Amino acid sequence: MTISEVSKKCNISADTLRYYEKVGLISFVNRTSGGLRDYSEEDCRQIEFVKCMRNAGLSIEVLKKYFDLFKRGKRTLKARRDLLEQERKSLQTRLKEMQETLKRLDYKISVYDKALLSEDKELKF
Amino acid sequence: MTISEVSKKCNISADTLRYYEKVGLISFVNRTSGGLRDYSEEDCRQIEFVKCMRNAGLSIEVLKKYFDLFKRGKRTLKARRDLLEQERKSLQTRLKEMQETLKRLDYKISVYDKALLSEDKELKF
DNA sequence: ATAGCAGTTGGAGTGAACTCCAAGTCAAGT
DNA sequence: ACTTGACTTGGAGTTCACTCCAACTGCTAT
Repeated sequence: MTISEVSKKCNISADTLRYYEKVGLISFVNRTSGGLRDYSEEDCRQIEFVKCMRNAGLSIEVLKKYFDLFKRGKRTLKARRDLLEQERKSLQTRLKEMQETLKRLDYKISVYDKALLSEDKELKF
Repeated sequence: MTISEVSKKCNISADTLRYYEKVGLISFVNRTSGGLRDYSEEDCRQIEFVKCMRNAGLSIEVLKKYFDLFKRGKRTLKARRDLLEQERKSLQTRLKEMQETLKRLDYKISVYDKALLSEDKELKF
């Protein structure tokens, strides 16, 4: 697959795909005889994974660390597991906070709806 | 309350508090005769709100817009409500995605745990 | 063989959200 | 009167994560 195909398929810009490769967030991609990137299905799965994790707020730093461990083979299994566990925890914490904020927004909107029904009321920020 | 008191209480750096005021994310804070900021309880509530929303991913841009509307009085009630509603929606979308990612991490960790029990196994990234 | 287009590189530029700094002010304690 | 320490300002610097650019290469179709 060419870079533009992957870009469309994964909805990530070609620049970002090159950037991810450059900083070691995905492994080096095979090239055609002409020097163009030729992504495999496996590459795509990895890219999808990275996209998903980035989207959830995992830093490039952390994901790079994960793949660096990966490159060092199976003796890093435990370290990788622990890294994932740690990220899982902090994701869960973020999620809880965001759920609280969602509730707060819901409440605030309901207060606005009441104010909008009874004309002439102002609210505190 | 002095800036350092609020900073401690809200766990936001004094620099950030000044920055939020400068960009219009919180209203201008009263000053003592000597020109020092003197935060009111109301100021604190607003700061807490901003912190909470920022933490959930709302941009400074959006929060500024909200407070700008606020300053224009009750004729902007509806606009403010709609802005909150929109942010609520996008927060909910983010939350769902992150929940999916959490599940994915859980699964991945469980796969690692299996691999760690049966020695000698390697995994795909 | 030449135009056109997708791809390549290294490196510079961008935007968001802080964070830090220097130089100065002010009130309180010795 | 002087030191100390918290505070002030405007503006520069930083970090993160891209995003863009210029100059170049190499297929493909005319």
